[in-house]
Amino acid sequence: MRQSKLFTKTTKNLSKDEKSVNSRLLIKAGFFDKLMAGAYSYLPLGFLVFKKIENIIREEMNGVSAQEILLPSMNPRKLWETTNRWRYKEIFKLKNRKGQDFALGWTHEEVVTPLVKKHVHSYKDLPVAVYQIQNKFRDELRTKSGLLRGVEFMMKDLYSFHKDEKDLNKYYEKVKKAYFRIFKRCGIEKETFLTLASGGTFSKYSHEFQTLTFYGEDLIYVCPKCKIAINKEIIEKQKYRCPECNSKKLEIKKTVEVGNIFKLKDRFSQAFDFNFRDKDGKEKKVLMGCYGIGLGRLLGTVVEVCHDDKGIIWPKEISPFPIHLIALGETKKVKEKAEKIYKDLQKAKIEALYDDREDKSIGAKFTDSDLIGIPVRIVVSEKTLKNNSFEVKKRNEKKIKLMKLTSLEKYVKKYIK
RNA sequence: CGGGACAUGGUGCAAUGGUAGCACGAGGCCUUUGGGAGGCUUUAAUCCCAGUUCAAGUCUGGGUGUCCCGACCA
Repeated sequence: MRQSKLFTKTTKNLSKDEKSVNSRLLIKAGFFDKLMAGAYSYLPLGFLVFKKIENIIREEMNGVSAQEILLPSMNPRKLWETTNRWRYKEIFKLKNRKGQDFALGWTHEEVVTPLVKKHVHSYKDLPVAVYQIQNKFRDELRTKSGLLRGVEFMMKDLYSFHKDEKDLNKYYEKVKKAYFRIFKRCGIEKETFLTLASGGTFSKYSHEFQTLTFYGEDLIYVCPKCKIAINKEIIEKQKYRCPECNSKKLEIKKTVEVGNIFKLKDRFSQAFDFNFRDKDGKEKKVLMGCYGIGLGRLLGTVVEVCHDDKGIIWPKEISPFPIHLIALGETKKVKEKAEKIYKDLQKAKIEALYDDREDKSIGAKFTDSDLIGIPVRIVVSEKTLKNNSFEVKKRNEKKIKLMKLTSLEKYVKKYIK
């Protein structure tokens, strides 16, 4: 992608109302635009990052044998009355011209449970796991912290269906591991804790994935000895002690919740009367689990964790581009060489962000590059070409390396791996 | 849903009830090119609706919007 053709630009001017780190950096660098409180437009750079995250999640979900589907955002009122959730205030509600009521999908148990019921009759049909990546709508009383809490956000929601508790538990553990792989690939593994939480109305316990950030909005209690984290609700019931070792020496940390997994058990199969015929010929209730990740929130959280005073520092696997190629100076020689490198990379199926802008000063190009945060910067200039070289700098390192032009493609390919 | 703050060009600020001004940005032309360059020039604003007043950006009432704290959530 030629930066000169990128229709979005970085900006120095940011509204003082934009307070969170993630929205400040993402808007300044041109990844997102705010439409209204809690709703952001994905711009080309932001959408590229989103698609990388989406793909990681898709791969990991497919890896636990979940099948991807896509459900309507508009749901008929009746389904939500079946589960006694039509009364929920955070559901956006619509009416059509005939006066019929609809809910905008806030979560999708109401749609997915009767759907799967149509196809599952016997223990032989179980287990089933389906997921979707789709917009969710929530009438939040308080949107906040940029991408971390909006009224409309992309969510991956996975629903699993099982013949007994043992199978549900087994699958739950499998998804837990897949979640850790997702957060690892998104570069926030070290900061992300599995946290014991209350399951609310669904079950006694659920698990949250909480990511430590200085700017976080939740609090968790971590036992340094057992490496167990407990959320605020549970810790009160636990009388501020570790559930494993009973220690009172718990560390309080600020976090953002990037994922949540629940054992729904028969909460929804009861409501929809979803039974199956077991091996012994008896009719039994299907047991369910549900597992969510907010993609926009995850993206925002990565920025909260991975940045410095100059801008974003994208983890390799979700960077909008693997390489930021910068042509410094307008001499013919530099231009030609940079063009050639850009085209060679394209031929090798490596899409770099190429700063070919002719009207920007050196300082402006470097400042933009740091702000945008692509992990590797390659500079070609009069100076480097004297040595038949290019310059490499990693976004999270200070040192600058000069390398021979002939080794460029090899370097890039090795780096991308 | 409880509490608080704010609202003037794109952004940040100013204007005693009396001519809406400054800086930055953005656009154009010229010069410049190893860490947000310089000159000339152009551009653009009082959130909405009432009220008070000879006169409202400023005062009063109501709305709307945005942000922050709490509660709740991906």
